[in-house]
Amino acid sequence: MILPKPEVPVDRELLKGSTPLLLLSLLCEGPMYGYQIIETVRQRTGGTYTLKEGALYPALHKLEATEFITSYWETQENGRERRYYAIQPAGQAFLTAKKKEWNQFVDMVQAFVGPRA
Amino acid sequence: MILPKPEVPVDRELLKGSTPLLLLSLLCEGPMYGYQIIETVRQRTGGTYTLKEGALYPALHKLEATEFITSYWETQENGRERRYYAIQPAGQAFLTAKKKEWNQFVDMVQAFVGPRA
DNA sequence: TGACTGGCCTCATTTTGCGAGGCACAATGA
DNA sequence: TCATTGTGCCTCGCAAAATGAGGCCAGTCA
Repeated sequence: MILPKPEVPVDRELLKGSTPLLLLSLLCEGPMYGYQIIETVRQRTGGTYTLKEGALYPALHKLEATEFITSYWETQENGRERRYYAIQPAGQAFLTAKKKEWNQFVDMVQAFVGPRA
Repeated sequence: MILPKPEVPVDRELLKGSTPLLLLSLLCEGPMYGYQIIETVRQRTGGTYTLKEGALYPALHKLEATEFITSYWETQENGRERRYYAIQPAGQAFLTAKKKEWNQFVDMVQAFVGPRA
């Protein structure tokens, strides 16, 4: 599902904290490498959200440090290497909790902002 | 509308950026003073979200500096003073934009996380 | 040769919330 | 009387996260 490009750019401050949720959700669909993640996010959001490398890699490494994901290098046919990240069982569980949290967060804000137009 | 207390506490990082949206939405219902805002949020979220003073007052002052809200002191019957904050026309406009942004943000995350259970 | 894309990463800065604290006064109650 | 609690304003140092900029290297294509 590809979103249309929104008229208003999304405030970066809103994005905070949603990155692990995004990453784990994505990796749920299968292992991916960094560059691929960025491209996927960019395309699916209609170009709105360009996940920055400076946000992505630290987030991935942190998820790996907590063993929610693992990584492995894979050599392509042309000899170049890519580092793939794959979700782990612990990551699955964490994702479930995060999703719940996300829904609660949305409910909360909605309670003040009012339901969507 | 009062929300039930969620099992999972909401990650503070998620809250980032949503504060101005919350404040402007609240002030849309009428002028309020700081302490009152905190109490209102606490009650309406079923006690989950206790807006901290260290987040509230700086946020209010910033909104005032940008003239999205104004403030005025009002003396109570017992002689004590309260500082009320009221939304301004510019704040109304900003709120409208923020709401749109919020919806887009939710759509975006939902596009990865999937629709709510 | 040089430019562009793919691909990994780090680092300083900025923004924001949090926790803790300070200050002041009223009402309550032992 | 005095201590506690509640009301009500605020600031400050810290921590977490995203950004923008940059570095590094290897293919590809003109």
